[in-house]
Amino acid sequence: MLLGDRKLAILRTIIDDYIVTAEPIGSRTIAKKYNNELSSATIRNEMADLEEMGFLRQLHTSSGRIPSDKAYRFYVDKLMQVNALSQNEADYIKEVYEKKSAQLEDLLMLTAKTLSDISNYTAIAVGPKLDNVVIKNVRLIPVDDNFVLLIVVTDTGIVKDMLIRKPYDMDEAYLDKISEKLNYYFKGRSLDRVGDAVYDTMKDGLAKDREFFNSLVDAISETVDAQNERKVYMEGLNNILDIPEYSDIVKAKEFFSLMKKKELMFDLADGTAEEGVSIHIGDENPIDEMKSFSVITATYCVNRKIYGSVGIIGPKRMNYPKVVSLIDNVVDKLTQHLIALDEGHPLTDENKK
Amino acid sequence: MLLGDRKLAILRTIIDDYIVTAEPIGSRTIAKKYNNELSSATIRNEMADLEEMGFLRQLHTSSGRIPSDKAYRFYVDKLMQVNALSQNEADYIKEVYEKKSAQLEDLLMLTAKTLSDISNYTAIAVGPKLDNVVIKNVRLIPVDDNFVLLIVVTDTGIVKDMLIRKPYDMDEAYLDKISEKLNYYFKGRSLDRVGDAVYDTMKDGLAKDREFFNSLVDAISETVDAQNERKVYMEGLNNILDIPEYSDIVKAKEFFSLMKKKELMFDLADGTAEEGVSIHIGDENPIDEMKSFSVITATYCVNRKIYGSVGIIGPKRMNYPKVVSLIDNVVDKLTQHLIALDEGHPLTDENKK
DNA sequence: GTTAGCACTCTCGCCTGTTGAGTGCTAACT
DNA sequence: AGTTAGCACTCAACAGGCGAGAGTGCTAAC
Repeated sequence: MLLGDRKLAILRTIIDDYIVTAEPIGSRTIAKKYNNELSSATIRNEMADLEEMGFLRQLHTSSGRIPSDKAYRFYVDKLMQVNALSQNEADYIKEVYEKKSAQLEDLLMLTAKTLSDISNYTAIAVGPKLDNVVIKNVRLIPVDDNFVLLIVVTDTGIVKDMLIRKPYDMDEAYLDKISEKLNYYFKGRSLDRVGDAVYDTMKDGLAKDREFFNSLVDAISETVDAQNERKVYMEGLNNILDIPEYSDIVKAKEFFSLMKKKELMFDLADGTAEEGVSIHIGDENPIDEMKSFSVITATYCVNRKIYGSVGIIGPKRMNYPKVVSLIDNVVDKLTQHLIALDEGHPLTDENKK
Repeated sequence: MLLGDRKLAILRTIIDDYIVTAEPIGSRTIAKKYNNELSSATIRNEMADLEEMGFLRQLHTSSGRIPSDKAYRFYVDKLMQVNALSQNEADYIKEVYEKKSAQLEDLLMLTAKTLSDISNYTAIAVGPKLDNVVIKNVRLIPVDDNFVLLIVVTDTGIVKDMLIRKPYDMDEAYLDKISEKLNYYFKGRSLDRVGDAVYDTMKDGLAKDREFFNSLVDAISETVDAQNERKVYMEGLNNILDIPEYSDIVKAKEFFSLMKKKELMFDLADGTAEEGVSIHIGDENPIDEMKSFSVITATYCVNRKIYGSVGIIGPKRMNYPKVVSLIDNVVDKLTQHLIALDEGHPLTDENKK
């Protein structure tokens, strides 16, 4: 059977309506929407055809129809008109990214928040997959009599600092000497290439401050580990409660415990195409636990090599047009921002060579 | 009417039971708990007395009884036996605080998490009220060709760093000169005492790098503002869903939007007595929005002058004995930890004089 | 002072009938 | 051949009625 224009129009009407109301829709309602140009009986026949073709489902005999996953896929591919965001929303996003922050971490938190605020769904932003963070610079700064500040700059552009207690009041020159030594060993290397031998050398070279040295080395290795660890930022978890299909304590709790699983979020991010916006509807999701949701994701690039991704998780009857244009807009801003930071930033030194 | 021993025992039984089950309890059930030493009729008479005295309430004729707010207050003051935490729980807390972190921020996040994990209620940790953060040290560190790292150490012991773009490649000596100048003006002063005049002087003194200087000064003032801003850390919001009285979407949503209001959380923290654990049951809460909950709070001290507070929010039929000993234990550990950090820490230099 | 007994109350779950939205099919109409 | 009116049918949702069960208060006897 062919999908004539009229069937198409009816299908679009049903999906558009269901996305908003979450209620099954019947033939009479549709007839009314068309000013009764057709009788409900005619619509009924068309709907029966659409059901036979797999685009519509009934929850029970004599209920109205709702779109199937196949219908959503068709809608997204062929029917949907990606409408731009409202001026207000576009302005809001622009404003958010104008408050410049130099830290990727902050930017991702902000991105997740923006996505969830505007879409009213749950949003995540997953940090890039880094497995070889390289140390660019290590530095010790005296703070007061008892503490020094250890600063580690990595090639991800992230700076991490920690207060470390010093055993006695070392003068600045001595601290500089230690910094130098640390740099000599760590600079330009990822931690896994710094073997135990090096640790030993360092420790031996400063035997009297062995303990202090240990704490420095530990702190540096902690920093690198923390950087290598992938992060997930999540916002709008509670939006699930506003979605009728999930406004049920049991389902909501399930959702929360689902979203707590970081591994799942990584899988979700990794299932994203390298470019543009990916849409996974229901069963299309590679992750079983997500098969009752739709997930829309997109990748952002930190530099020419490193990618992370952001996503929105919502019901299958998601407002696809809006979410697609939203995510497109936001990723664009985020990437622009990162590129701007990127000029001369430690992150991409190597790319510039 | 007097509260005889028997009435007391019955009241305690009712409260203990209701805290666990959240179900109204009847005379027959109580009689059984006492191995039928007394008939249900006798218990019934006693319960009628207790109701008359305002300790018990009925939701409707022929329902069992539940404790009134007055009963909880009496329970907390007179009946309750503060039982120690289980060995497991005590060990868990100890372990948490052994992973030493030098940052107050991290410690408060950790504290909120621990409180909510063990109590299964919602926990908050409110940062201290600081309205005059003093800058101890400002420092500029070259990171690479295009960025410098600005480090600000405040008297709250918090170190804040930011990457700032530099207009051209300044050498280290020049950066040191700028650091020195910044220190000269900012060190030991709170920002509000650094008048416009100072800004101008600084800007004039380095006319050619005016823009760079502006961004440094802005960044410093942002840091101080951020430190002055009071923070709330919250954990276990979703625990509300496990409490029968609130496992209703509408109530849960109300609760969530309530807890989002930072002002309310500050008020809550400020309603805490200076020492020991404060218990606010239902109507006793100074904040209207909290009158259907019980809130248990305690203050921790950052040093001899500065206090913050932590709290647990739950239903009126809260497990008071457990929560009280939990909060007591945790605040103790937190304070100990802060005191340990405090030795020689920038935070308390002035106290040592 | 304690207890057995009894009438009474109220919630809750279950069943039932009704209503209304919606369908599918058939036969008539254009 | 496509469209439509008409009609019988289905099913969820809602309301009302009913019985069971838990619990009470009161009275009279122990």
